Amino acid sequence: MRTRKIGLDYPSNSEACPVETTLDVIGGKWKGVILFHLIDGKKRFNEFRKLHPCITQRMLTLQLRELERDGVIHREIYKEVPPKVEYSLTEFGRTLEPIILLMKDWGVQHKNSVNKEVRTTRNEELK
Amino acid sequence: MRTRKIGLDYPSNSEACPVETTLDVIGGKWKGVILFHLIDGKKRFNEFRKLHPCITQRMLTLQLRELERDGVIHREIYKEVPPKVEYSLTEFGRTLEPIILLMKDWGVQHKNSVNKEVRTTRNEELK
DNA sequence: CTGAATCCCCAGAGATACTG
DNA sequence: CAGTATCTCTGGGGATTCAG
Repeated sequence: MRTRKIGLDYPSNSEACPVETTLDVIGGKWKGVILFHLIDGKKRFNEFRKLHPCITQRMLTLQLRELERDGVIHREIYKEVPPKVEYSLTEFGRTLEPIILLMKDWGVQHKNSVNKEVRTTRNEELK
Repeated sequence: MRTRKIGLDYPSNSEACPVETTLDVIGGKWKGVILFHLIDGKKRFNEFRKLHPCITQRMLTLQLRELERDGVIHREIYKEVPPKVEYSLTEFGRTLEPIILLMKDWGVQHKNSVNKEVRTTRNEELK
């Protein structure tokens, strides 16, 4: 999503769309989920894995790195054996909390309205 | 994003994460942008293209179809020549407005804090 | 004008194995 | 424990052409 911007010079790209700016930060495949879990407090690497077994190690690492790079989360490394790393929201990251929480609320309320299955029906109803 | 769910039976997948449900609906590459523009009122196909020249015809069509399939937007076809199609938010779609507007606000406020360029610095600062 | 249909490529993502 | 390092491969997405 970010690479799309490289080399392009459309004048009113993200200028016309602040929404895009936001989605650049939280729109990654698992970023919303990660941020959501961080609202409760700091989490360790394997805690995320337990919370979402379907996220692969690789993807979890990548998404965490991008969030860190964007200044949204902080990565605290404890020089212990065995190693221990804790992720937490930064001040900047906290500004995203309202959005994440609103997304959570919407998800809870409309979970049943959203059809999760593959849509087989393609009703093109003309009128 | 949606296909990921097919065939998987992780117990606490989107159950643990309502955020994921929401992102399934608005997390598509251009969906946030599209929804944002629809808040002002109905839009025609080419209006979107003018608003965001960087979206290809193909992607615009695909994203619109998915949003329609999710019941978020309505596609009104006028049987005229030349053809005319108008997209608008459904009742259901309007429930997403607060989220989109919040994302817009955040984008406006933090546009400058978000580094749009490619990050070349990879400072892994241990402590 | 509003798409649908193809072709095609490569980056995103999975699987697996290895490491400090 | 918390990651890298490769390898692989799919499907997301661009470019182009056709259609009602």
